[in-house]
Amino acid sequence: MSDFQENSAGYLANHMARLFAAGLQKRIQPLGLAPAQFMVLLELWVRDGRTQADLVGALDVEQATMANTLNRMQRDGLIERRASETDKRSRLVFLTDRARGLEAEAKAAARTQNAQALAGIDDADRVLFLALMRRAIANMQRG
Amino acid sequence: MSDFQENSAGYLANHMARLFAAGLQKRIQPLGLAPAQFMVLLELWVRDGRTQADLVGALDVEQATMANTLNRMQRDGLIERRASETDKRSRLVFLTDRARGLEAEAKAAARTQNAQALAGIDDADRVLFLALMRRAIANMQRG
DNA sequence: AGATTTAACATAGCATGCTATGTAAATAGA
DNA sequence: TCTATTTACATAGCATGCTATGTTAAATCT
Repeated sequence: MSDFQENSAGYLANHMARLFAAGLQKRIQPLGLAPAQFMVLLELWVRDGRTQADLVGALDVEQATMANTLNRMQRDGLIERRASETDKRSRLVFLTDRARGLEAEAKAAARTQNAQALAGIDDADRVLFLALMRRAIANMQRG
Repeated sequence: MSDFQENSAGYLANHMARLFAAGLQKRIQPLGLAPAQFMVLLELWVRDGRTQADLVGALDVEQATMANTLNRMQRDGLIERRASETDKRSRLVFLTDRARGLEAEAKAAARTQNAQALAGIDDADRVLFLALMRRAIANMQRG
């Protein structure tokens, strides 16, 4: 381990995110879900019938990334797309029954993964940890 | 933003890591470097003439990932591979002069990116932030 | 020594992210 | 109204990560 690796926030963030993704992937794979699909479902479980552009804004990924993820979700029977009546450029995204039925189990899997990652960290430090991540995100989103 | 997004360590970690990667990418692109290449260089700047397996262990990525990254680095003139005399299966990885010359500038770019991400966070919280990330990494590496 | 297992690396195929670019529809401006 | 711009989405191409699998050389085990 070089000094940079031990002490660089960016390096640690990358490593941590890869481990989160790998852990979540193992937990939700039995449900037929992939991590990026789960992130989109988190939004659609709140409210569906939304445009791609709306989902792009909610998840802060590029439009092309979202388009590809939605294509895979459609292929896997998680969503349907129906033409918008008010704007012929848009196709609204709706959950399938299958996707609706996965909400509780998938969220439980994600909570378990978070619990594993945060094991041995007390509540005050957990709150601070999340706040620090939100602060770093805000800092980098600005410029 | 769903509750899960605001309050899930995994979600925030993913978002933060993407922003780090994007920011670093912009800063080191003028040097002809990509983020994953920079991570490998951090190891090689410490010591080169190493095996692929050694680098895999140092960076905690899969062997196939490292093989592909090294291929791109070779293509881009950052490394050379020479057959090992002691083990005919291995090809030792050496830095090119070009890669050696990039160390100071690339590390400065990474430090600038880290500084942007951590702006407004005091020293004590920075230390804690890194410690918490290392703890989460250790928790997830175990299983 | 000869057979078996392990280790090092390559390759194929896929997911998720990005930038760049194209197309069609909606909107704004003259 | 007619043109110019903007918006919504699709697509191509690439980087970085993964799993699965193949090949060859080294090491191990009777």
